[in-house]
Amino acid sequence: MNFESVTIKDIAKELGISASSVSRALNDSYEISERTKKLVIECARKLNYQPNSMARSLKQGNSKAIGVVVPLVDNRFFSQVIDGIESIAHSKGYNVIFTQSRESSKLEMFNVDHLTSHSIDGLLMSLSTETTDVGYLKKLHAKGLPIVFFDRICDEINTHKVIADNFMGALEGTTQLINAGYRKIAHITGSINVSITKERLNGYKLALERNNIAVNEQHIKYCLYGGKDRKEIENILIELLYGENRPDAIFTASDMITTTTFSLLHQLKFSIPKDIAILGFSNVQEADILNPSLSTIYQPGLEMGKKAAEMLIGLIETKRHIINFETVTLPTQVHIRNSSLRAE
Amino acid sequence: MNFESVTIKDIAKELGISASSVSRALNDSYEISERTKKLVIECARKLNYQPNSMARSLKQGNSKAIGVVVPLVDNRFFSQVIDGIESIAHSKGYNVIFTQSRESSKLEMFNVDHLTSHSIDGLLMSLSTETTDVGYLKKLHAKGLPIVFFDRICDEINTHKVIADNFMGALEGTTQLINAGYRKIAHITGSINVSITKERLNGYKLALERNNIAVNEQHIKYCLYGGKDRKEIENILIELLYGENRPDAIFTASDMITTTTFSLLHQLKFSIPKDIAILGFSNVQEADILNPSLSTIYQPGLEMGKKAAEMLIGLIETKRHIINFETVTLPTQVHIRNSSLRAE
DNA sequence: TTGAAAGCGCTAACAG
DNA sequence: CTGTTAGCGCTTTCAA
Repeated sequence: MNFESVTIKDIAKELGISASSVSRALNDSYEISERTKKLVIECARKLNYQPNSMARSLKQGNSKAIGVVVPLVDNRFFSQVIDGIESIAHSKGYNVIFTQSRESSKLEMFNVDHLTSHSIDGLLMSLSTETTDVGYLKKLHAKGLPIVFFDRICDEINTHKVIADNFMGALEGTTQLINAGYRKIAHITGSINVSITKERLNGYKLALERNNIAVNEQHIKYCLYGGKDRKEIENILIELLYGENRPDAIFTASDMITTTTFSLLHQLKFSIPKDIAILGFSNVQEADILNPSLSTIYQPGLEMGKKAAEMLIGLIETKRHIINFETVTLPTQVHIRNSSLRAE
Repeated sequence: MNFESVTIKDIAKELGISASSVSRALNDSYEISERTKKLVIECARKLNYQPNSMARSLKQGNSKAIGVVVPLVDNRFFSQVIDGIESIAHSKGYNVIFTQSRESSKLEMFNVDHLTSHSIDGLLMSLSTETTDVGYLKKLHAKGLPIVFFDRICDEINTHKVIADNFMGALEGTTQLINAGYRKIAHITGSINVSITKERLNGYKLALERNNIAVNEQHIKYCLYGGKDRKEIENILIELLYGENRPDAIFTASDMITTTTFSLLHQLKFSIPKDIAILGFSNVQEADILNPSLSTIYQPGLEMGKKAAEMLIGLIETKRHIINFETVTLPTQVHIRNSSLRAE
């Protein structure tokens, strides 16, 4: 704020005491008399004093701000995460500085650079689809920047992480499809770069194996753009549905892929679940009122954001060196609705 | 970042020159020789120098950060707005510091306080449902803090504002219901405190008047909690649908109210649009694949965020005093789908 | 073209 | 309990 502002000097002058006394009074130091403290606080209110947090930060070497990098905010899951982050950060007196990588690894790097040079006390990261090299993050982490990863994590950096139980969600979801009588279950998923892709793929495969269904690699389709590109999914669906060995169900691995696939099945005039069943990861709020209602695997976005923020602030405020980093896995919830019921 | 960091002093020492020369070189000042400039830039890269933006801000009196207060982020419309804000801010080198009021006027005030004391250069605001007194904002604005309001604006403060064309959207939407043959059109809306409530109500009323339909105040229902409370809407619906003079259509005034009403109509076993038609303001992505597909009035969230951020940064970077503040109105889009078609 | 020095607003070590 | 002083990292006069 470059507009007129009251400093501790003004208060000092007003009261005819030193600036340090004012500082002490305002910071509720023990080495100040009750009388002066009251006087100062009174005067501060009167002059409408606002502490300049940049000066304080500069002095103290911390900023009481945490940086966040998400792939995108216009997405129910990530906006829930951000909601959670904000609520914890706020309650602990931290600001949230917020950026989007838009699934670009270049933008991601730029954002991290920008954030760290703007003096954040710690970083909350969910990697972009594109990212394969986390060397720069590793360096920052080695230098001492507290980092907590959530959802889209990476193995190379040893720090706290929070994920949903992607493996279990995929296992349970796929198993439900099998229990409903489906045998030829296709899997449409994101880029193989991303941690969650592998976890979900493994759950899917195990469900098939447990039920003595051979994994058909033709039925596993990767979206390079993480489902952002509707055309890409449309091509995949056409390949699956008009090709040989047509699947009778689809297990989709992300919010965007799930709803886009659902919408495309409508567009292509397939009847769900008669012609093809669908069940997928999604936090869409309207699952119950879709046509038909959509079976989903729900990820606890709000809780993830809260947990990640708590862990990060924990790291920031711990003086001693942390050795035992933790990966917290939050349960996913499988909601069976009509889109994955037995046909007929 | 309280971990080891390189300062201009380190560079100065390394090169045997003064800190001011380093500063000049780094800032591409005209009063520096090409030779030293190169040397400094080279050395900065080598030492991996990161400028401390807090020190710079403290000195220069600006922070290159803008504060944002939204009612909530876990909402498609507001997350689109934030997406837009972030994209513009980012491209102009500003950080976005982000807070939620959670529809509480107390939290809103707290957030603004926190933001301004954290030295933001400007503020982007959408008021909470609860807010009636904007005196504190008025004071800040009078003191020189650039503020731009979006969506939920207020009349009392004379500054730039960005809104959707709520009046026109409501007028067109209601008219469509009338054209489809509905005559008894109820209106469920938010708190009357909020600017958009009035604008939408006016559009609704004009549509009725133009078609010689008397406005029935019994058919206009206000949600005090802006639709956050499902029970509140349920009570309203029961009153409307099981009372006298049952409406044949509902025009809903916000995202949350629209989808919740839709979902409750399902739950109450009403057939849409046979028993009751519905059309409302909503940015829900799944409108096409709902059961039945949902007629919506769409607000350009992304554009609103971009425009608001542009205007704010304009205000921040303009030296001269602004007198002519502008209210930008962005068009809404009415999408007619099955939920508001003629019954049978 | 460069360096010395002051100062942004605040905190904290030191001295009284 | 209080004041003096130094300094966080940076920019910017002022002098040279």
